[in-house]
Amino acid sequence: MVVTLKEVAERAGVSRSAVSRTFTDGASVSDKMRRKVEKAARDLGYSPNALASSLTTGRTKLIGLVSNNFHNPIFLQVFDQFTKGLQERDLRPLLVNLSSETNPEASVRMLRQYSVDGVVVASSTLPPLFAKAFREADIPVVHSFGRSSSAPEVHVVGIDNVECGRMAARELVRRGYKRVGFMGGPEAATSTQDRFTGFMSEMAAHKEIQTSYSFAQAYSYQAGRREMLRLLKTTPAEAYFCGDDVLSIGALSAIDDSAYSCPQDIGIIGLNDMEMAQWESINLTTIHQPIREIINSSIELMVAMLDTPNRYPEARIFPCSVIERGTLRPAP
Amino acid sequence: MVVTLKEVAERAGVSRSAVSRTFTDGASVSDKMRRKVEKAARDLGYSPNALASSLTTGRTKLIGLVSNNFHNPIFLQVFDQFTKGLQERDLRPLLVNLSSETNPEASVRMLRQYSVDGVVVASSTLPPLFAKAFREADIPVVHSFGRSSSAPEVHVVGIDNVECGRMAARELVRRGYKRVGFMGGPEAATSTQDRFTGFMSEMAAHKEIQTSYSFAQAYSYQAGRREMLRLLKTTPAEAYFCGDDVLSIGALSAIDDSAYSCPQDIGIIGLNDMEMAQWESINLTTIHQPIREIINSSIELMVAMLDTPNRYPEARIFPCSVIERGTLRPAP
DNA sequence: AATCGTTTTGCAACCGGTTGCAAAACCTCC
DNA sequence: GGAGGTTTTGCAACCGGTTGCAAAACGATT
Repeated sequence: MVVTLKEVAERAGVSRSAVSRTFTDGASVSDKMRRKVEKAARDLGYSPNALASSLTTGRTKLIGLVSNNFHNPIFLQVFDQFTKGLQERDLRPLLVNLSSETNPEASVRMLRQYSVDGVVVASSTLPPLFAKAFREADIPVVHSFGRSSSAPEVHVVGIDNVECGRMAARELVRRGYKRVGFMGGPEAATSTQDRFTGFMSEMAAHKEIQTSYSFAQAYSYQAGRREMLRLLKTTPAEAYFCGDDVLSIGALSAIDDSAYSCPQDIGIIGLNDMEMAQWESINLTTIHQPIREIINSSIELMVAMLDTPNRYPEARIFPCSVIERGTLRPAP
Repeated sequence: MVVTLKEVAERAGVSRSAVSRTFTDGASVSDKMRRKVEKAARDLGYSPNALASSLTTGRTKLIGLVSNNFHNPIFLQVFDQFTKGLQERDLRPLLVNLSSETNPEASVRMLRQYSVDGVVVASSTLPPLFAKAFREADIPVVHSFGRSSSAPEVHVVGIDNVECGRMAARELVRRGYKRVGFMGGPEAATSTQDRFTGFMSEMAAHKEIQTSYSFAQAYSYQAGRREMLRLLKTTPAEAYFCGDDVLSIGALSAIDDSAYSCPQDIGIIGLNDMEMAQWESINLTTIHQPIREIINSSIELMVAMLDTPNRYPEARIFPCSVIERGTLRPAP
């Protein structure tokens, strides 16, 4: 059925090593030999078994791509770019869906069984614990969109969520809002916590501004809508920093359905700058997260780690910026 | 570094076969032996190498998940469900991004090199040719969201796009529209072609209704918006069947920006019933595609094929239905 | 033609498992 | 305690490759 090295060797009348060598670059083979082998391989339709070779080389070129964000539209772009980028570098993404997992144990075991060369954890909500579990199993790991830290235990590529919280707060202050609110994603997510910390720390410097906060159940449209509907039952703030864009869009829909309107009565600023944020009907003012750069950098880091597994862990933090659209009133 | 069978065997003072058997279910091992081995394995932190074993068993439990739809939000749900479903059955998805590929050659070779047990092609736009290429390489394949056919050459799970086209046409007729339009996705996509065929064939029975058609460049918001803006420059139809929901949403945004309004002046019916279609601010009338069922069925079929590789190809077609929301005017 | 250095080749062991087969161990029954 | 049947175990070969090493082939030089 499937053609093996041995058969090619027999047909070409050479040793198995010779065949192996023609398919390993950097190996010593004469031109004559190479031609003979390639001919036989072509005739038989041979292509080497990557897994068998991984046994001796210790390299599978498989990269575990681990995530639990299968509901946030930005992750489609994330998967698109990761898969493309890995493929371009001759690496294969083994996708792991962690949506329902609460401990890393099983995934670590599974990815070890498949001898992945490395793991990319792509999630802004998973605790650092997950990435660490891979490191402890001696699997090179980079945590994309992970919690930044000045003393990271694993490689982290992402943004400074605390700073983003501050940035949002500064933007609301600058626009002259007097009552502002933080409407976070799920409280357990590290990104929520950090954005919250940043937002509140900046607001602490503005005692004259009344600041409130609450958390939605998830980073989702419905959760954002529900939470905003709840807030609208009493006197809402004049502007909210929402945990992310999809949450913001949910909140906007709630405002649309109410007696209030955006940005006249209530302002919204989101975070991510996902594609939909620029849809004309949404037109969301938001903080841009440089997703493309984060992913490229993650891949580069991964590739580097394959050569130098014990690289000293580093945090690569990319700056964010406010994208002004139509959901905040102009500065006075 | 990584613990092997041999080390466990030595520590337990038994043969390598014994260790292998304790980790293979259905193999003959005494309780005493099993306990001894499991203890040693636990002490050493052993877990078997799935790839090494695949060499002899011929099973990798890897499933190629091939797609080129990394821009349509419904595919996030598709990936979510496929990965979950495969994982639950102890299969591992190897993700392949075909966005920029035009021929199946390279992917087939790659997936063969990794000895995948099967391939799921998840795409409504790839030509049947792609799925066939895998079959010809003797890899079990199911084409999810593929073009249905009464004489399929590979397993296909999806909807009857021709019938969907008819269904949309009937719906517009029923509502009493006198000038209707088909605004398709990219003309090369099989789903576009079939929906077009169905739509036009139904309209052919209604000569009194004026029917026009055009195609957008992609299944995307921007493409839909651009195409609708173009249509609005001359006299638009009273209602359009748009290639899919994301296209519809783009079209809606164009209408919003124009002097017309939806559903008063122009009606829209989409296809897919993606999550956003029910967002309050969108509220799109659309044809529901039973994605969940299609994926579950695809996975079941895949699993069945792993046991019976030469199953006779079948097409599993799921019925669709119109979901009435707010973008078509009521029937007179 | 012999010598020497370099390149190419094949042998054989190995990577981490599985499995058919025969021997060993265990049970049951008389 | 021994015969006969069943279960468990280990041996050794194998899966499809890679690779260190030494022998073979080659090429240049004298």
